[in-house]
Amino acid sequence: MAKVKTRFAPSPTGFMHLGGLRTALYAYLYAKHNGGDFVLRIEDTDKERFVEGALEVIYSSLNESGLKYDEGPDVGGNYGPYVQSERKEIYAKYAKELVELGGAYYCFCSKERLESLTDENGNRKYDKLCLKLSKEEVEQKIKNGEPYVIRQNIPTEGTSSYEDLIYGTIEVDYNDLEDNVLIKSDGMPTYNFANVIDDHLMGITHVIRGTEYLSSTPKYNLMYDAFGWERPVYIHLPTIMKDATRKLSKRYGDANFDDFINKGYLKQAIINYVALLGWCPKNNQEKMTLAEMVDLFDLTGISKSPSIFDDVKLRWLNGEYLKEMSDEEFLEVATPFFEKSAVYGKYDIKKIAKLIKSRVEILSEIPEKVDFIANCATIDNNLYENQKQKTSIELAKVVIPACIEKLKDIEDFSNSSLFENLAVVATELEIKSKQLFWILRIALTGMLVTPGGATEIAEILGKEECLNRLNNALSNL
RNA sequence: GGCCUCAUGGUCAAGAGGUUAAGACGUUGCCCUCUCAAGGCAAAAUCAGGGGUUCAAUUCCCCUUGGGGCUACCA
Repeated sequence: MAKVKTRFAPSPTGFMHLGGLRTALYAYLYAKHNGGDFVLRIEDTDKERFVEGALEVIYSSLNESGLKYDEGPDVGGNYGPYVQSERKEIYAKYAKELVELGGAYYCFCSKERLESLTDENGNRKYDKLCLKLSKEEVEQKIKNGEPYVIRQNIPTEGTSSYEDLIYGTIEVDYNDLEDNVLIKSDGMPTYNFANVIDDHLMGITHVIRGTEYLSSTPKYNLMYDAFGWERPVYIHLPTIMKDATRKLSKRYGDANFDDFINKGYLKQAIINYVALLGWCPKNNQEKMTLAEMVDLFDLTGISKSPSIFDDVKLRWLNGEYLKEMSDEEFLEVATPFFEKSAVYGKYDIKKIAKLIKSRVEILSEIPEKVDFIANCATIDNNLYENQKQKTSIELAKVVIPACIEKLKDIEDFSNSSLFENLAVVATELEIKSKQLFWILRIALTGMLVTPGGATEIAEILGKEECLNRLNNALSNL
């Protein structure tokens, strides 16, 4: 059996959409699982849609995700060029050949005539008028410089069928298909033509793409057959939805790889989550590295129905990746977000990072979670009043001075030292340590809930700041 | 409208004629605990509807309903 070869063929739209990323991932996984090659091809035949810098976005997203391609515009290969706009002559040659084979024909119809073909329901189907033109007439018109397109010549009757590895047998009547444009009047091919030529020329054995092509694949098969080429194996993938009725949109930037990275999602979490949307490994494992995915990937685990993108679960997964990181690793990925926070440059980020590692799911939550450390607002004394903790303002009036006295004498301001020493104070006051810590924490932060306990925060604040805050809290009582 | 296609809890999903219908996220409760997280335990919650086939249907077939896609000189 020939070596498996798959491809990812995005258009340079300027974004790496997560739906596209998943298609790329599956194509990569399938190739690698089977010891094959994965190629990147840029489909930029629509120059109106071209976006500056879009190529770099594709390259960097793929590289960051770890989807290394064996052939592509920036890495080379034996079947280039890998950018469709650079393959114009190739398409022209094969289009001409297809015309000779009877699989396509020149069409000179004007836009106006095409529009006049629209029926009362707003539907339109080309009537093959130009197919009647003789070879001489066609040559004359071309010589006269009349603009033309090349259309695919689809049989008017009969049924075509093919096997999709996910969806099974797909049957479509030729009558339901149209004589689509293969070569546009500007000489560029449409997707309908370019994908067939390129997939064949580049030796793609398995075509993996979205279900939007499920019902147009018979048209492509017609061309493979006309050229006498072997048809590739088809694997169509269900759509990723934003909700029950809308698919994850390319617009509004709500589903782009870069946006998620900027929001503080980890690339491995994104890849992992996206892999799970529409695929379930045999062993039901949810958290996987790319290498594990390659190992576990199999087509039978791919579902046929569209799945809804659930960012709540993505957040959870991201949190899992965060929690399993070492303190050093976490600090590294978290630092850019600490730089945006009020504690940056004032307090020991290393200690704070340790405290919040298990309390953030995405990195962008960091500033809002830690800013309180630097900004101690005036304390609402009612916070001392807590029935469940059995604390009150009256109690605060005795606890805070006692803490101040004790803290003055403590040299080792580490969490454990503080905890032990202050527990003794609680005993002396004949209250539960729980009560003391509640009051202390409020006095130190002015917040009802904080990530971290009183002594952990005290350690970060340091002796001087602690005493300042406690004195302020006391005079505020 | 025509054609293609899909349908298990709120979400992702396992299942592939006989199961107490997994698991995960989320939700709720309890435990742990210097608050909150994390962690541990537990609970609630699903086979869209209707016909068949069969001793037996979530599972096979048909219809309905609902969703998605295609129907461009976009991919």
